[in-house]
Amino acid sequence: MARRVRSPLGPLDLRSQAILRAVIEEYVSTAQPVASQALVDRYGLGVSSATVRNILAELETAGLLTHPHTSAGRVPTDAGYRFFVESIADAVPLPAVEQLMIRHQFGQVEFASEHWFRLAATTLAGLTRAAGIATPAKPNAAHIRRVDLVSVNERMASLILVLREGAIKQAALTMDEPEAVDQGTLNAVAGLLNERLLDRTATSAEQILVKLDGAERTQRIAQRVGERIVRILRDYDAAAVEEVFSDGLLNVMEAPEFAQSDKLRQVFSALENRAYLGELVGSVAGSGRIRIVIGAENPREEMHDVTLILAPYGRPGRAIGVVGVLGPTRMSYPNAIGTVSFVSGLMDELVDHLYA
Amino acid sequence: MARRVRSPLGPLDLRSQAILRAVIEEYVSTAQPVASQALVDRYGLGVSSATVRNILAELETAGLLTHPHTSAGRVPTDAGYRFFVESIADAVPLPAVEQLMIRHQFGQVEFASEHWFRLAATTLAGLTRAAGIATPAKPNAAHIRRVDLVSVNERMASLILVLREGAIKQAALTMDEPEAVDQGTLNAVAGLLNERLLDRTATSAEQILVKLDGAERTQRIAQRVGERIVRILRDYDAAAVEEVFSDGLLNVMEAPEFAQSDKLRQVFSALENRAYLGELVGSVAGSGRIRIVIGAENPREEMHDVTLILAPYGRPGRAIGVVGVLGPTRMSYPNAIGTVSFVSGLMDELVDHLYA
DNA sequence: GTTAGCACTCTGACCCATAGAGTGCTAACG
DNA sequence: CGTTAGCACTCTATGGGTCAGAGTGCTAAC
Repeated sequence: MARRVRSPLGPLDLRSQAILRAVIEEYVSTAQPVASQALVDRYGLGVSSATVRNILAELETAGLLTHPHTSAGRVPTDAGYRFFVESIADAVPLPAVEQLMIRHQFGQVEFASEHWFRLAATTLAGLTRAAGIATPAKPNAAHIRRVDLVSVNERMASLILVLREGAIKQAALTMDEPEAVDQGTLNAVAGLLNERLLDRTATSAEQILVKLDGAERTQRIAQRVGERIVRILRDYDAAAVEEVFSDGLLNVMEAPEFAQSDKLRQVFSALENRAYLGELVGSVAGSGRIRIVIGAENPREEMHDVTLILAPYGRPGRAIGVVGVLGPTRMSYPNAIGTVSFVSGLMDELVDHLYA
Repeated sequence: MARRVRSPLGPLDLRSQAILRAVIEEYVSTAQPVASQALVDRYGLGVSSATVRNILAELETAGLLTHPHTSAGRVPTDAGYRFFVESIADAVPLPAVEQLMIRHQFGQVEFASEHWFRLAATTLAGLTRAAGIATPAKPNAAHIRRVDLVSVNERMASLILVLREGAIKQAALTMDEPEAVDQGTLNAVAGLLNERLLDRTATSAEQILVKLDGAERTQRIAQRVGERIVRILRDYDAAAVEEVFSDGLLNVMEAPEFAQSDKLRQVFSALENRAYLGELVGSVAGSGRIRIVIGAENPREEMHDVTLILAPYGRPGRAIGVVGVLGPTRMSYPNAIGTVSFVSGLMDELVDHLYA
């Protein structure tokens, strides 16, 4: 005889919540509508199936469950998952063994942020039965770490720009000089620029450039190369999201709800739509909190059958990226949320190293 | 009354060949088994459907066509496609307009081989209704173009290695020196290495390193950095295929033969199996010729419903990569072959620029 | 060698009946 | 008043049966 206890989460007594949880757990593992009898059998609820049916009916009027048809079991709605997710805000942490395993993997890979985000996506795909998603940590203002100029021929050179954030930019330069520009000259130019521009951002580099001194010709070329550098930095700073990497789409394909490839196609086309993902990821990066978008909560029609769990990582004001998973709405939320949280925390640490 | 003329391609008279071609053309565009009457109606063969049926029966005993069931039209077999492909060795060149369009696109992108191969895959996906595949041009022996060292702290530095082939390699170095190593020292080391190692491959760089001279400390550090560089080059040279990029998988998903996502999944998992693709691509790179693998000609079970058309590009002895498409066996071969040929030719030109 | 004609075969759509799953409701119970 | 047993009801999934249509293979005539 459980007394009705109002939960802080809504007008639902604890037993109803327990049953909702049970329905979700069962449905997640079987992918079949859940019958009242099955709940009694497998979850030791201590009541009869008739009672459970009454409660299921309540949960249905509350909009948390549905019926595919009259004589079928119950299936969670998006709202049902949402309620469930809110109720487990105290996410399950990832088991220590797996934490260690992941840390080890990251230890194996080279110290370059470029590798990390890919590995993050792969790791997430492996640990959840969903696709992993990750973007590189993008600085809000990139810092120059190294400028290098390599002669291609008398009139052309390659500019190589290394950023503190780990990215490397490359550009072709055409020299607008009356005389040939040899590697020696380029070395002088690069030396001057390295000395003056180390750790500068686009804006501060621009200020330095106007008061550049040095041998007349060197200075003139440096000025022009510097302008190009500033332009590259500005483009880089302005780009919303550089790249969205995903791995383990096969996991999603395996889910029975995507057996008819039609729905699957929609998801894929949404994923290939980098603009949309960029936008979403941008909003998450700004928010600073883990974000969960369940099925039809997503404004995009194509995403109505999947859930996105995204978390930002990095340090606001320095560099931020996003990691997360994409899977069927019928996913193990506690596991997925725990995993995403852990990986984003790990990425935080890695980004800190870059700025240590 | 067409006389029976033996074609150079096999024991098949010209009319039979024409009918085979018609069946393939029709099937490619409709994805439905082709009836004898449909051929007469749409291809002006000048004979009755009964005659066509006789020939279809011959083509079937020859193994070039099949029957899904008794009262269905004909469908080409893999052998049928193979015969057809051999008979159009004189591939249809890509229309001039499209050639120009593609050239324009490549002109837009930066002068870096890294961008080219991705663009090639995207272009191929756009022009054929299949997925585009491309690998970067990998040199059989990479050449050093530039060495750069950036101090991280007293004991650590970043090594940045630019290759003539366009790739940039980055590595973390731990300095094993009693005294702190500052940027000035690193500059001296980099200067020495650049002077001596320009345009060297792993093997020739190794020879140079043993007879290195210069200030004692500089020399010692240069020696050690040099060894690391040689190791990086060797790893790079040894890697079979660096990366396989694919685009337009959605095209393949749209084909009706992949409506049940099961077959599709197989293809995807084969594509995610980089090892296999690498192996295949490696064999194509060596052969120097366009290679077409139709359905069950592929040893991999998962690839029995798709065709791969792959062409190497670049210059043997310098750098080679592979471009191609993956689509359903029911694909427009003349178009696909023409497109792949053109793109590989274009990539040849681009690689030549790197070595000009 | 070609063709008209026709028998034959197989598919796919449709309908129907039936078994089974699971609910919703009602009435009895503590 | 909440819980429960019992039962009628509903809907799906399955299998069998029929039928029209598509397209072939064969035969006999040209």
